[in-house]
Amino acid sequence: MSDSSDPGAGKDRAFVNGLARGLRVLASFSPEHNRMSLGDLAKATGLPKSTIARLVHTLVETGYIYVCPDSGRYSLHPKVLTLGYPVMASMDKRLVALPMMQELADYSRGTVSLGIRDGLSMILIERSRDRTVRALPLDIGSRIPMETTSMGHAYFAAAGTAEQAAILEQFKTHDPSRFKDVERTLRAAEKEYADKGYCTAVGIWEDDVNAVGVAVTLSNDVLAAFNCGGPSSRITEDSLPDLGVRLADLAQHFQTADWVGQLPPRPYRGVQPT
Amino acid sequence: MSDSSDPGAGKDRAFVNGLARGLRVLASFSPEHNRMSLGDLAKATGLPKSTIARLVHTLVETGYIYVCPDSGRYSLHPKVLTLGYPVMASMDKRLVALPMMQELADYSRGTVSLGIRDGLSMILIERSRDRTVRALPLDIGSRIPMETTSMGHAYFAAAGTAEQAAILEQFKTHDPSRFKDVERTLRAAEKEYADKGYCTAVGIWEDDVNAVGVAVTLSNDVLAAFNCGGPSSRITEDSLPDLGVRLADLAQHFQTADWVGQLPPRPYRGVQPT
DNA sequence: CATAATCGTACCGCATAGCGGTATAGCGTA
DNA sequence: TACGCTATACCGCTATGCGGTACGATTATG
Repeated sequence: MSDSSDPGAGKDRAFVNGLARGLRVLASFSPEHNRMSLGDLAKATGLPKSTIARLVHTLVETGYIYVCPDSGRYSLHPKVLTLGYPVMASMDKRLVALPMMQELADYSRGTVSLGIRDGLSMILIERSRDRTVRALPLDIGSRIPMETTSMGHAYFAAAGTAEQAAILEQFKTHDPSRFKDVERTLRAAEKEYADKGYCTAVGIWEDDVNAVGVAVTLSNDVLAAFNCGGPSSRITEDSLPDLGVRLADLAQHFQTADWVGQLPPRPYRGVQPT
Repeated sequence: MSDSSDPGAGKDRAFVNGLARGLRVLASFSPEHNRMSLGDLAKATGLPKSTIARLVHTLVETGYIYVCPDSGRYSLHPKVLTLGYPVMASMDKRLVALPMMQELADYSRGTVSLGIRDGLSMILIERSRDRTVRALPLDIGSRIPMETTSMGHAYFAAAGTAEQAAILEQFKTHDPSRFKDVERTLRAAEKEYADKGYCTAVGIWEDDVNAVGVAVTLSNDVLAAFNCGGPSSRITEDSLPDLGVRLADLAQHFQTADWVGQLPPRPYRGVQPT
C-alpha cells in the first residue's frame, strides 16, 4: 500500500497530501486540455475518481476552477493568474526590457522572449512579437525545454559551475539514456557562448525554427535569458549572427540600465477574492 | 470548535481542508510581502504555526515555494506562473489586440490594459504601456476594484441583467454600508456607457489618475474590458473624450477581427516540472 | 553581556478528515 | 434498450493531518 503515485509522499509526517494532489489537479490542465471532466482529471493525475471529485469540489469552492456553463466540464478560472502576480511584480525589472524587446521583435520580424529556469525547462516571463505575426504560442507562463532551445543553452552557459552540475545531475537521473547527448550539447553551447557571446539554435527545438539566446541577470540576482527567433522563413540561418549581436547588445543595455525598481509606495490595491 | 476561519469548510465531507488552506498560503503573498517567514504566513492566514509549517513544507516539496538563499525566508517560485498558462492560452485572442493597445498607449502616453471580472474586482490579462513610462504597477494577474475603475464600470455596463444583479447582490452582502453608493455609481456608469460608448473615471480610483473604459467579448464569449489611462499630468481630463472614442474604436476593430484563434496543432511542449 | 524575540524544527496523542471502494442516477448515443 | 458517459451519494476504516507545546539556534534589543 501507500501507492507510490504520490511523489514526495514518503513517510513524511509533515507532507499534506491533499494539498499536493490538488496542485497536481491544477497543473494537469494544458492549452489543449483546458476543459476536463472528472474522468479526464482522474486519468491525467492517476488518482481515483472519488478523490478527484473531492479535490475538484474544493477547487471550485475556492474559486480556482469553475464549471463551464455550456459544456459542464471543469476549467481553470482566471483567478489562478492572481497567484502568479507577486512573482511578476518581483521581476519588474523586465519591464524596462519590454521596449527593447519590442524593437528587436519588429526588426527581426520574429518573437523575443525572456525566461528563467525551473528544473530542466525554461519558463517565459515576458515576450514581444513582431506586429505581423498572428499566433504566438509561447506566452507568459509557458515552458520550453532547456536542452533544445537557444534560451536554455544561453542560460546553461551563463550559470555557475554549481548550478550547471545540478542541472546535469538532474538530467542524468531524469533521462539517463539521453544524458550523454544532452551533456555534449550543453557543453558545446557553453563554448559557443564564450566564443560569440550568444547561442544559436537552428531547427533543434522545432524544425524550421531558428533562434539566438543571451543570458542576463534580473534585479534580484536571478539568472534569466533572452531569445529571439521564429520560423526559418522569417529568421534565416544567415541572419542569426546579426540577431545574436543585437540580442547581446540588448542584454547589455538591459543589464546596465539604472532601475530604481521599487514599486510605487501605494499599497497593493487587490481586493480579496470575494 | 470548527473555527469559522475556514471559509466554505462547513460540515462538508467533500471539502479538502488542507488543499484550501495551502492555496490560502499561496494567495497570501503580495508584491510588498513577497518574502515571508512562517510566522508572517501564520499571521496572514490566521492559521496555527505548526499547520503553516506543514503546508509550507509541502509547497516547497512540490516546488511552488522556495527558500530565499540569502534571507532564508519563503518566496513564491516562478513555477506558479505555469498554473496560469492554460488560462492565458485560452484567451489567445487578446494577442490580436496587443498591437492596437500598444499603439494607443503610445498615442495617449499612458497605459492600456485588458481585464476580466473575478468577483468584485477585475483581473488584468494584458497590458501595454507608453515607452516613456517607467513603472507599470498594474501587471498581468493584478486585481483592481470594479466599482472605482473605468474598466470595471465598462464591464458592469456591458454585463447582462443577470450578471449585473449578481454583482450587486455580491456587493450588498460584502459591504452593505457602501452598497447604496456603489449601486448608484454603477448605474450611472451604465448610463454613461449607453450614451457615449465608453466610461470615464476621473480620480476616483487614485487621485490624479484618469482613465476611460470600453467592454468587449473575447473569443470564448467571455466578457472583458479595456481601459486606457494614466496620471492626470499625462492623461488630462480634457483628453478623455478623444481617448474614449479611440478606445471604443479599438474595441470595435478587435471585436470584428477575424481570428482563427486555434493554437498551432503542435502539442504542448511543456516538459513536466521535473 | 544578558534578555527578549524571533527564527525553524521536532515531538506526540487525538480525533477526524480524507480516503477509495462501490453503488446510484441522469444524459446522450449507438 | 443497453451502453457509455457524466456527476453524485454513501460509508466504514485508518492513516493522516491537526495543533497544542517544547526546543535549540539566531538575531535584535537594552
